[in-house]
Amino acid sequence: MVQKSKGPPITDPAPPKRRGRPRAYEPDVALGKALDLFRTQGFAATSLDDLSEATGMNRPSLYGAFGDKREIYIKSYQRYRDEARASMGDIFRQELPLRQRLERIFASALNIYLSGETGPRGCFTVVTAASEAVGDPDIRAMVLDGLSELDKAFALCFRRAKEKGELPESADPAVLAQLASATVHSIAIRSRARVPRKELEAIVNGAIDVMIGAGAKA
Amino acid sequence: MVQKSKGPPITDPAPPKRRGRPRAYEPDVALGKALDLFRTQGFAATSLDDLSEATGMNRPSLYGAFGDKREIYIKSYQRYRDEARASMGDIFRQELPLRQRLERIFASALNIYLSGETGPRGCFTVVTAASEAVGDPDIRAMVLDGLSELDKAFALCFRRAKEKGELPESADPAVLAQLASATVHSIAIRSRARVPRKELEAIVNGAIDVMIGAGAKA
DNA sequence: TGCTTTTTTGTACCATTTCGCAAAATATTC
DNA sequence: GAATATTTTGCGAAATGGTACAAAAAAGCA
Repeated sequence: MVQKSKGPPITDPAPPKRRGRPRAYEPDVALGKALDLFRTQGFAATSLDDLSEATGMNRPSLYGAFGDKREIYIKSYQRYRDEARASMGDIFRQELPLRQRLERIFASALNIYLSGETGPRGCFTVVTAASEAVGDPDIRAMVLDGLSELDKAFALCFRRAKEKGELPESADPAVLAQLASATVHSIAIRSRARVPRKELEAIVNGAIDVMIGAGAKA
Repeated sequence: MVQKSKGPPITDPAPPKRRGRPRAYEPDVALGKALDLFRTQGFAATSLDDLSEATGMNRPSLYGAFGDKREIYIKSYQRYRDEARASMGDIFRQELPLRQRLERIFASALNIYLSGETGPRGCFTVVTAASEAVGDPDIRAMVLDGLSELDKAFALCFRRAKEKGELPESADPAVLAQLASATVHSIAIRSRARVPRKELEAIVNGAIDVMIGAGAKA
Protein backbone atom coordinates (compact mmCIF):
# COMPACT_ATOMS: atom_id res chain seq x y z
CA MET A 1 0.00 0.00 0.00
CA VAL A 2 2.76 2.29 0.78
CA GLN A 3 5.55 1.42 -1.50
CA LYS A 4 4.70 2.87 -4.86
CA SER A 5 2.60 5.97 -4.79
CA LYS A 6 1.09 4.62 -7.97
CA GLY A 7 0.80 8.13 -9.28
CA PRO A 8 -0.81 8.07 -12.67
CA PRO A 9 1.61 8.52 -15.59
CA ILE A 10 1.98 12.10 -16.65
CA THR A 11 0.70 11.24 -20.08
CA ASP A 12 -2.67 10.59 -18.60
CA PRO A 13 -3.78 13.99 -17.42
CA ALA A 14 -6.78 13.27 -15.28
CA PRO A 15 -8.13 9.75 -14.89
CA PRO A 16 -10.83 10.67 -12.42
CA LYS A 17 -11.57 7.12 -11.41
CA ARG A 18 -14.94 6.92 -13.05
CA ARG A 19 -17.37 4.55 -11.54
CA GLY A 20 -19.26 1.95 -13.41
CA ARG A 21 -18.22 -0.16 -16.34
CA PRO A 22 -15.35 1.47 -18.16
CA ARG A 23 -15.81 2.68 -21.68
CA ALA A 24 -14.66 0.42 -24.43
CA TYR A 25 -13.87 3.39 -26.65
CA GLU A 26 -12.13 6.70 -26.48
CA PRO A 27 -14.60 9.44 -27.26
CA ASP A 28 -11.96 11.50 -29.01
CA VAL A 29 -10.86 8.87 -31.46
CA ALA A 30 -14.44 7.76 -32.01
CA LEU A 31 -15.46 11.29 -32.89
CA GLY A 32 -12.50 11.43 -35.22
CA LYS A 33 -13.78 8.40 -37.08
CA ALA A 34 -17.23 9.90 -37.28
CA LEU A 35 -15.74 13.11 -38.63
CA ASP A 36 -13.93 11.11 -41.27
CA LEU A 37 -17.15 9.51 -42.43
CA PHE A 38 -19.19 12.68 -42.47
CA ARG A 39 -16.48 14.51 -44.35
CA THR A 40 -16.43 11.98 -47.13
CA GLN A 41 -20.08 11.03 -47.38
CA GLY A 42 -22.04 13.95 -46.04
CA PHE A 43 -24.82 13.82 -43.50
CA ALA A 44 -27.63 11.99 -45.24
CA ALA A 45 -25.46 9.39 -46.91
CA THR A 46 -23.91 8.37 -43.61
CA SER A 47 -25.97 5.90 -41.64
CA LEU A 48 -25.76 5.13 -37.97
CA ASP A 49 -24.57 1.68 -38.92
CA ASP A 50 -21.72 3.23 -40.85
CA LEU A 51 -20.82 5.28 -37.82
CA SER A 52 -21.20 2.30 -35.58
CA GLU A 53 -18.89 0.21 -37.67
CA ALA A 54 -16.28 2.93 -38.09
CA THR A 55 -16.16 3.84 -34.44
CA GLY A 56 -16.48 0.33 -33.10
CA MET A 57 -19.29 1.54 -30.89
CA ASN A 58 -22.75 0.16 -31.30
CA ARG A 59 -25.61 2.48 -31.79
CA PRO A 60 -26.81 2.83 -28.23
CA SER A 61 -23.31 3.72 -27.14
CA LEU A 62 -23.06 6.28 -29.89
CA TYR A 63 -26.32 7.74 -28.81
CA GLY A 64 -25.28 7.84 -25.20
CA ALA A 65 -21.94 9.41 -25.92
CA PHE A 66 -22.82 12.00 -28.52
CA GLY A 67 -26.58 12.10 -28.98
CA ASP A 68 -28.52 11.45 -32.13
CA LYS A 69 -27.16 11.55 -35.63
CA ARG A 70 -27.50 15.27 -36.03
CA GLU A 71 -25.66 15.91 -32.80
CA ILE A 72 -22.86 13.61 -33.85
CA TYR A 73 -22.64 15.57 -37.06
CA ILE A 74 -22.50 18.88 -35.29
CA LYS A 75 -19.91 17.68 -32.80
CA SER A 76 -17.87 16.31 -35.67
CA TYR A 77 -18.01 19.62 -37.43
CA GLN A 78 -16.98 21.47 -34.32
CA ARG A 79 -14.04 19.17 -34.00
CA TYR A 80 -13.09 19.74 -37.62
CA ARG A 81 -13.13 23.46 -37.05
CA ASP A 82 -11.00 23.09 -33.95
CA GLU A 83 -8.44 21.06 -35.83
CA ALA A 84 -8.40 23.46 -38.75
CA ARG A 85 -7.98 26.38 -36.39
CA ALA A 86 -5.13 24.61 -34.67
CA SER A 87 -3.24 23.86 -37.83
CA MET A 88 -3.81 27.28 -39.36
CA GLY A 89 -3.76 29.38 -36.24
CA ASP A 90 -0.07 29.38 -35.55
CA ILE A 91 0.69 30.29 -39.14
CA PHE A 92 -1.54 33.29 -38.77
CA ARG A 93 0.28 34.18 -35.60
CA GLN A 94 3.82 33.88 -36.97
CA GLU A 95 5.64 37.00 -38.02
CA LEU A 96 6.46 36.37 -41.65
CA PRO A 97 6.62 38.24 -44.91
CA LEU A 98 3.19 38.38 -46.48
CA ARG A 99 3.96 36.12 -49.38
CA GLN A 100 5.40 33.39 -47.21
CA ARG A 101 2.56 33.65 -44.82
CA LEU A 102 0.00 33.26 -47.57
CA GLU A 103 1.92 30.37 -49.06
CA ARG A 104 1.92 28.54 -45.78
CA ILE A 105 -1.75 29.16 -45.12
CA PHE A 106 -2.76 27.85 -48.50
CA ALA A 107 -0.42 24.90 -48.17
CA SER A 108 -1.98 24.06 -44.84
CA ALA A 109 -5.42 24.24 -46.37
CA LEU A 110 -4.36 21.96 -49.19
CA ASN A 111 -3.03 19.43 -46.73
CA ILE A 112 -6.37 19.31 -45.03
CA TYR A 113 -8.36 19.14 -48.23
CA LEU A 114 -6.25 16.53 -49.96
CA SER A 115 -6.08 14.17 -47.01
CA GLY A 116 -8.21 11.07 -46.90
CA GLU A 117 -7.71 7.37 -47.38
CA THR A 118 -10.10 6.98 -50.24
CA GLY A 119 -9.22 10.28 -51.88
CA PRO A 120 -9.32 14.02 -51.30
CA ARG A 121 -12.36 15.28 -49.50
CA GLY A 122 -12.18 19.03 -49.61
CA CYS A 123 -13.41 21.24 -46.83
CA PHE A 124 -16.10 20.23 -44.40
CA THR A 125 -17.42 23.76 -44.23
CA VAL A 126 -17.45 24.38 -47.92
CA VAL A 127 -18.63 21.10 -49.32
CA THR A 128 -20.59 19.15 -46.77
CA ALA A 129 -21.80 21.58 -44.16
CA ALA A 130 -22.76 24.21 -46.71
CA SER A 131 -25.01 21.59 -48.21
CA GLU A 132 -26.84 21.06 -44.94
CA ALA A 133 -26.84 24.76 -44.15
CA VAL A 134 -29.86 25.32 -46.32
CA GLY A 135 -32.19 23.32 -44.15
CA ASP A 136 -30.74 23.58 -40.67
CA PRO A 137 -30.38 26.94 -38.95
CA ASP A 138 -27.85 25.72 -36.41
CA ILE A 139 -25.57 24.29 -39.03
CA ARG A 140 -26.08 27.39 -41.11
CA ALA A 141 -24.91 29.52 -38.21
CA MET A 142 -21.82 27.38 -37.81
CA VAL A 143 -21.04 27.62 -41.50
CA LEU A 144 -21.45 31.37 -41.45
CA ASP A 145 -19.15 31.53 -38.48
CA GLY A 146 -16.59 29.38 -40.24
CA LEU A 147 -16.66 31.52 -43.35
CA SER A 148 -16.30 34.75 -41.46
CA GLU A 149 -13.56 33.36 -39.29
CA LEU A 150 -11.47 32.74 -42.36
CA ASP A 151 -12.32 36.15 -43.76
CA LYS A 152 -11.28 37.84 -40.56
CA ALA A 153 -8.04 35.94 -40.26
CA PHE A 154 -7.08 36.90 -43.79
CA ALA A 155 -8.16 40.48 -43.25
CA LEU A 156 -5.97 40.79 -40.18
CA CYS A 157 -3.17 39.30 -42.19
CA PHE A 158 -3.47 41.89 -44.95
CA ARG A 159 -4.02 44.74 -42.55
CA ARG A 160 -0.80 44.00 -40.77
CA ALA A 161 1.05 43.61 -44.04
CA LYS A 162 -0.21 46.98 -45.12
CA GLU A 163 0.97 48.54 -41.90
CA LYS A 164 4.38 47.07 -42.49
CA GLY A 165 4.46 48.56 -45.95
CA GLU A 166 4.17 45.26 -47.77
CA LEU A 167 1.11 46.49 -49.59
CA PRO A 168 0.41 49.80 -51.25
CA GLU A 169 -1.87 52.36 -49.65
CA SER A 170 -4.48 51.67 -52.29
CA ALA A 171 -4.87 48.05 -51.21
CA ASP A 172 -8.08 47.19 -49.37
CA PRO A 173 -7.42 44.45 -46.82
CA ALA A 174 -11.06 43.42 -46.65
CA VAL A 175 -11.29 42.93 -50.39
CA LEU A 176 -8.03 41.05 -50.53
CA ALA A 177 -9.20 38.87 -47.67
CA GLN A 178 -12.34 37.92 -49.52
CA LEU A 179 -10.28 37.07 -52.56
CA ALA A 180 -8.04 34.91 -50.44
CA SER A 181 -11.06 33.19 -48.91
CA ALA A 182 -12.52 32.70 -52.35
CA THR A 183 -9.29 31.04 -53.42
CA VAL A 184 -9.55 28.72 -50.45
CA HIS A 185 -13.15 27.90 -51.32
CA SER A 186 -12.19 27.24 -54.90
CA ILE A 187 -9.39 24.82 -54.11
CA ALA A 188 -11.64 23.11 -51.60
CA ILE A 189 -14.14 22.37 -54.32
CA ARG A 190 -11.61 21.47 -56.94
CA SER A 191 -9.77 19.14 -54.63
CA ARG A 192 -13.01 17.30 -54.02
CA ALA A 193 -13.23 16.74 -57.75
CA ARG A 194 -9.71 15.33 -57.67
CA VAL A 195 -7.97 18.17 -59.41
CA PRO A 196 -4.29 17.26 -58.91
CA ARG A 197 -2.28 19.06 -56.29
CA LYS A 198 0.00 20.67 -58.85
CA GLU A 199 -2.90 22.46 -60.48
CA LEU A 200 -4.22 23.61 -57.15
CA GLU A 201 -0.83 24.97 -56.22
CA ALA A 202 -0.67 26.82 -59.50
CA ILE A 203 -4.01 28.42 -58.76
CA VAL A 204 -2.79 29.42 -55.33
CA ASN A 205 0.42 30.92 -56.67
CA GLY A 206 -1.39 32.90 -59.32
CA ALA A 207 -3.81 34.23 -56.74
CA ILE A 208 -0.99 35.23 -54.42
CA ASP A 209 0.71 37.11 -57.21
CA VAL A 210 -2.41 39.08 -57.94
CA MET A 211 -3.18 39.77 -54.30
CA ILE A 212 0.30 40.97 -53.50
CA GLY A 213 0.60 42.98 -56.66
CA ALA A 214 -2.93 44.29 -56.49
CA GLY A 215 -3.01 48.02 -56.83
CA ALA A 216 0.75 48.07 -56.86
CA LYS A 217 2.80 49.23 -59.73
CA ALA A 218 3.68 46.13 -61.63
CA MET B 1 -58.26 17.28 -97.48
CA VAL B 2 -58.14 20.51 -99.23
CA GLN B 3 -59.75 23.09 -97.06
CA LYS B 4 -57.60 23.62 -94.07
CA SER B 5 -54.16 22.21 -94.28
CA LYS B 6 -54.59 21.52 -90.59
CA GLY B 7 -50.96 22.29 -90.07
CA PRO B 8 -50.15 21.87 -86.43
CA PRO B 9 -49.86 25.13 -84.50
CA ILE B 10 -46.37 26.46 -84.61
CA THR B 11 -46.16 26.34 -80.85
CA ASP B 12 -46.35 22.59 -80.95
CA PRO B 13 -43.30 21.52 -82.87
CA ALA B 14 -43.86 17.82 -83.40
CA PRO B 15 -46.77 15.95 -81.88
CA PRO B 16 -45.87 12.62 -83.45
CA LYS B 17 -49.10 10.89 -82.58
CA ARG B 18 -47.63 8.55 -80.05
CA ARG B 19 -49.48 5.36 -79.59
CA GLY B 20 -50.59 4.08 -76.24
CA ARG B 21 -51.85 5.86 -73.21
CA PRO B 22 -50.76 9.48 -73.22
CA ARG B 23 -48.42 10.72 -70.54
CA ALA B 24 -49.95 12.49 -67.64
CA TYR B 25 -46.82 14.61 -67.20
CA GLU B 26 -44.47 16.67 -69.27
CA PRO B 27 -40.99 15.23 -69.00
CA ASP B 28 -39.41 18.67 -69.15
CA VAL B 29 -41.35 20.18 -66.29
CA ALA B 30 -41.05 16.99 -64.28
CA LEU B 31 -37.29 17.04 -64.63
CA GLY B 32 -37.36 20.67 -63.60
CA LYS B 33 -39.10 19.74 -60.37
CA ALA B 34 -36.60 16.98 -59.75
CA LEU B 35 -33.78 19.42 -60.35
CA ASP B 36 -35.33 21.74 -57.80
CA LEU B 37 -35.37 19.05 -55.18
CA PHE B 38 -31.87 17.78 -55.81
CA ARG B 39 -30.52 21.31 -55.77
CA THR B 40 -31.93 22.01 -52.36
CA GLN B 41 -31.57 18.66 -50.65
CA GLY B 42 -28.76 16.88 -52.40
CA PHE B 43 -28.77 13.34 -53.66
CA ALA B 44 -28.99 11.21 -50.56
CA ALA B 45 -31.49 13.38 -48.73
CA THR B 46 -33.93 13.27 -51.63
CA SER B 47 -36.11 10.18 -51.65
CA LEU B 48 -38.02 8.73 -54.54
CA ASP B 49 -41.17 9.61 -52.66
CA ASP B 50 -40.08 13.22 -52.58
CA LEU B 51 -39.46 13.13 -56.29
CA SER B 52 -42.72 11.37 -56.89
CA GLU B 53 -44.67 13.95 -54.96
CA ALA B 54 -42.88 16.91 -56.51
CA THR B 55 -43.23 15.73 -60.07
CA GLY B 56 -46.70 14.30 -59.73
CA MET B 57 -45.43 11.10 -61.28
CA ASN B 58 -45.51 7.89 -59.35
CA ARG B 59 -42.40 5.88 -58.97
CA PRO B 60 -42.85 3.44 -61.84
CA SER B 61 -43.42 6.37 -64.18
CA LEU B 62 -40.34 8.09 -62.87
CA TYR B 63 -38.35 4.98 -63.42
CA GLY B 64 -39.69 4.49 -66.88
CA ALA B 65 -39.09 8.06 -67.91
CA PHE B 66 -35.69 8.78 -66.44
CA GLY B 67 -34.28 5.61 -64.94
CA ASP B 68 -33.25 5.02 -61.37
CA LYS B 69 -32.51 7.67 -58.80
CA ARG B 70 -28.93 8.17 -59.85
CA GLU B 71 -29.95 8.63 -63.46
CA ILE B 72 -32.55 11.18 -62.48
CA TYR B 73 -29.89 13.02 -60.56
CA ILE B 74 -27.50 13.02 -63.48
CA LYS B 75 -30.18 14.13 -65.92
CA SER B 76 -31.16 16.89 -63.52
CA TYR B 77 -27.60 18.05 -63.29
CA GLN B 78 -27.22 18.06 -67.05
CA ARG B 79 -30.30 20.16 -67.31
CA TYR B 80 -28.97 22.58 -64.71
CA ARG B 81 -25.80 22.97 -66.69
CA ASP B 82 -27.76 23.56 -69.86
CA GLU B 83 -29.81 26.26 -68.20
CA ALA B 84 -26.76 27.91 -66.67
CA ARG B 85 -25.01 27.87 -70.02
CA ALA B 86 -28.02 29.40 -71.66
CA SER B 87 -28.33 32.25 -69.19
CA MET B 88 -24.61 32.98 -69.09
CA GLY B 89 -23.71 32.14 -72.63
CA ASP B 90 -25.10 35.19 -74.36
CA ILE B 91 -23.42 37.47 -71.87
CA PHE B 92 -20.13 35.87 -72.70
CA ARG B 93 -20.87 36.37 -76.37
CA GLN B 94 -21.85 40.04 -76.15
CA GLU B 95 -19.31 42.68 -77.04
CA LEU B 96 -19.03 44.76 -73.89
CA PRO B 97 -16.40 46.56 -71.88
CA LEU B 98 -14.71 44.12 -69.54
CA ARG B 99 -16.10 45.60 -66.36
CA GLN B 100 -19.67 45.52 -67.60
CA ARG B 101 -19.27 42.04 -68.88
CA LEU B 102 -17.96 40.80 -65.57
CA GLU B 103 -20.71 42.58 -63.71
CA ARG B 104 -23.35 40.91 -65.79
CA ILE B 105 -21.83 37.50 -65.50
CA PHE B 106 -21.65 37.69 -61.74
CA ALA B 107 -25.14 39.14 -61.55
CA SER B 108 -26.42 36.26 -63.61
CA ALA B 109 -24.69 33.80 -61.31
CA LEU B 110 -26.20 35.48 -58.29
CA ASN B 111 -29.64 35.23 -59.80
CA ILE B 112 -29.22 31.51 -60.19
CA TYR B 113 -27.75 31.01 -56.74
CA LEU B 114 -30.24 33.12 -54.85
CA SER B 115 -33.32 31.67 -56.50
CA GLY B 116 -35.46 29.16 -54.67
CA GLU B 117 -38.79 29.13 -52.95
CA THR B 118 -37.49 28.07 -49.57
CA GLY B 119 -34.31 30.09 -49.75
CA PRO B 120 -31.11 30.45 -51.76
CA ARG B 121 -29.57 27.21 -52.90
CA GLY B 122 -26.23 28.11 -54.36
CA CYS B 123 -24.72 26.28 -57.27
CA PHE B 124 -25.51 22.69 -58.12
CA THR B 125 -21.98 22.07 -59.30
CA VAL B 126 -20.26 23.65 -56.36
CA VAL B 127 -22.41 22.57 -53.46
CA THR B 128 -24.32 19.44 -54.27
CA ALA B 129 -22.58 17.72 -57.13
CA ALA B 130 -19.12 18.35 -55.70
CA SER B 131 -20.29 16.48 -52.67
CA GLU B 132 -21.20 13.42 -54.70
CA ALA B 133 -18.12 13.77 -56.88
CA VAL B 134 -15.99 12.04 -54.31
CA GLY B 135 -17.73 8.72 -54.66
CA ASP B 136 -19.02 8.65 -58.21
CA PRO B 137 -16.62 8.87 -61.15
CA ASP B 138 -19.31 9.89 -63.62
CA ILE B 139 -20.51 12.76 -61.49
CA ARG B 140 -16.93 13.70 -60.78
CA ALA B 141 -16.28 13.97 -64.50
CA MET B 142 -19.30 16.19 -64.93
CA VAL B 143 -18.20 18.43 -62.09
CA LEU B 144 -14.72 18.72 -63.51
CA ASP B 145 -16.23 19.60 -66.84
CA GLY B 146 -18.42 22.23 -65.24
CA LEU B 147 -15.53 23.81 -63.40
CA SER B 148 -13.31 23.94 -66.44
CA GLU B 149 -16.10 25.28 -68.59
CA LEU B 150 -16.37 28.30 -66.35
CA ASP B 151 -12.60 28.71 -66.24
CA LYS B 152 -12.40 28.65 -70.01
CA ALA B 153 -15.22 31.10 -70.50
CA PHE B 154 -13.59 33.56 -68.12
CA ALA B 155 -10.19 33.02 -69.71
CA LEU B 156 -11.57 33.80 -73.14
CA CYS B 157 -13.17 36.87 -71.66
CA PHE B 158 -9.91 38.17 -70.23
CA ARG B 159 -7.89 37.24 -73.28
CA ARG B 160 -10.14 39.28 -75.49
CA ALA B 161 -10.07 42.18 -73.09
CA LYS B 162 -6.31 42.09 -73.13
CA GLU B 163 -6.28 42.14 -76.91
CA LYS B 164 -8.50 45.18 -76.85
CA GLY B 165 -6.15 46.90 -74.49
CA GLU B 166 -8.45 46.79 -71.50
CA LEU B 167 -5.82 45.00 -69.47
CA PRO B 168 -2.12 45.66 -69.15
CA GLU B 169 0.41 43.44 -70.86
CA SER B 170 1.42 42.03 -67.50
CA ALA B 171 -2.03 40.57 -66.86
CA ASP B 172 -2.34 36.79 -67.12
CA PRO B 173 -5.79 35.85 -68.45
CA ALA B 174 -5.59 32.33 -67.05
CA VAL B 175 -4.82 33.54 -63.56
CA LEU B 176 -7.52 36.17 -63.69
CA ALA B 177 -9.97 33.57 -64.93
CA GLN B 178 -9.25 31.34 -61.98
CA LEU B 179 -9.74 34.25 -59.65
CA ALA B 180 -13.05 35.01 -61.30
CA SER B 181 -14.09 31.39 -61.00
CA ALA B 182 -13.02 31.38 -57.38
CA THR B 183 -15.21 34.39 -56.78
CA VAL B 184 -18.12 32.53 -58.34
CA HIS B 185 -17.43 29.53 -56.15
CA SER B 186 -17.25 31.70 -53.09
CA ILE B 187 -20.55 33.45 -53.65
CA ALA B 188 -22.14 30.11 -54.44
CA ILE B 189 -21.16 28.83 -51.03
CA ARG B 190 -21.97 32.01 -49.18
CA SER B 191 -25.36 32.30 -50.79
CA ARG B 192 -26.16 28.81 -49.59
CA ALA B 193 -25.45 30.02 -46.08
CA ARG B 194 -27.87 32.90 -46.66
CA VAL B 195 -25.34 35.67 -46.82
CA PRO B 196 -27.48 38.60 -48.00
CA ARG B 197 -27.30 39.67 -51.61
CA LYS B 198 -25.80 43.05 -50.74
CA GLU B 199 -22.78 41.43 -49.19
CA LEU B 200 -22.34 39.10 -52.11
CA GLU B 201 -22.49 42.01 -54.50
CA ALA B 202 -19.88 43.81 -52.45
CA ILE B 203 -17.60 40.81 -52.73
CA VAL B 204 -18.15 40.70 -56.45
CA ASN B 205 -17.41 44.39 -56.87
CA GLY B 206 -14.24 44.18 -54.85
CA ALA B 207 -13.08 41.22 -56.85
CA ILE B 208 -13.79 42.99 -60.12
CA ASP B 209 -11.79 45.99 -58.98
CA VAL B 210 -8.80 43.85 -58.20
CA MET B 211 -9.06 41.82 -61.38
CA ILE B 212 -9.33 44.84 -63.62
CA GLY B 213 -6.68 46.76 -61.77
CA ALA B 214 -4.42 43.78 -61.38
CA GLY B 215 -0.96 44.56 -62.57
CA ALA B 216 -2.22 47.88 -63.80
CA LYS B 217 -1.15 51.21 -62.49
CA ALA B 218 -3.64 52.04 -59.83
C1' DT C 1 -67.63 -0.56 -84.93
C1' DG C 2 -64.96 -3.88 -82.32
C1' DC C 3 -60.62 -6.05 -81.52
C1' DT C 4 -55.68 -5.87 -80.90
C1' DT C 5 -51.44 -3.53 -79.78
C1' DT C 6 -48.94 -0.27 -77.39
C1' DT C 7 -47.81 2.74 -73.75
C1' DT C 8 -48.56 4.66 -69.34
C1' DT C 9 -50.73 4.69 -64.91
C1' DG C 10 -52.03 3.12 -60.26
C1' DT C 11 -51.75 -0.09 -56.56
C1' DA C 12 -49.47 -3.06 -54.13
C1' DC C 13 -45.61 -5.38 -52.68
C1' DC C 14 -40.75 -6.86 -51.43
C1' DA C 15 -36.37 -6.88 -49.24
C1' DT C 16 -33.48 -3.88 -47.07
C1' DT C 17 -32.12 -0.10 -44.41
C1' DT C 18 -32.96 3.44 -41.20
C1' DC C 19 -33.14 5.65 -36.58
C1' DG C 20 -34.08 5.44 -32.08
C1' DC C 21 -34.92 2.98 -27.89
C1' DA C 22 -35.81 -0.54 -24.10
C1' DA C 23 -34.36 -4.38 -21.54
C1' DA C 24 -30.90 -7.14 -20.00
C1' DA C 25 -26.04 -8.38 -19.36
C1' DT C 26 -21.45 -6.91 -17.83
C1' DA C 27 -17.75 -4.54 -15.54
C1' DT C 28 -16.08 -1.42 -12.20
C1' DT C 29 -16.06 1.36 -7.79
C1' DC C 30 -17.83 1.99 -3.20
C1' DG D 1 -23.04 -7.10 -1.93
C1' DA D 2 -24.91 -2.42 -3.55
C1' DA D 3 -24.58 1.26 -6.64
C1' DT D 4 -23.24 3.00 -10.93
C1' DA D 5 -22.07 3.26 -15.66
C1' DT D 6 -21.48 1.11 -19.85
C1' DT D 7 -22.12 -2.55 -23.30
C1' DT D 8 -24.86 -5.80 -25.77
C1' DT D 9 -28.76 -7.64 -27.95
C1' DG D 10 -32.50 -6.96 -30.30
C1' DC D 11 -36.90 -4.86 -31.07
C1' DG D 12 -40.09 -2.02 -33.86
C1' DA D 13 -42.06 1.30 -36.60
C1' DA D 14 -41.07 3.86 -40.43
C1' DA D 15 -38.82 4.87 -44.67
C1' DT D 16 -36.11 3.45 -48.60
C1' DG D 17 -35.19 2.03 -53.59
C1' DG D 18 -36.98 -0.78 -56.79
C1' DT D 19 -40.38 -3.78 -59.17
C1' DA D 20 -44.60 -6.82 -60.61
C1' DC D 21 -48.92 -6.69 -62.32
C1' DA D 22 -53.33 -5.39 -63.67
C1' DA D 23 -56.18 -1.62 -65.15
C1' DA D 24 -56.58 2.42 -68.17
C1' DA D 25 -56.22 5.11 -72.29
C1' DA D 26 -54.95 5.94 -76.67
C1' DA D 27 -53.79 4.53 -81.75
C1' DG D 28 -53.84 0.95 -85.53
C1' DC D 29 -56.38 -2.22 -88.20
C1' DA D 30 -60.05 -5.18 -89.87
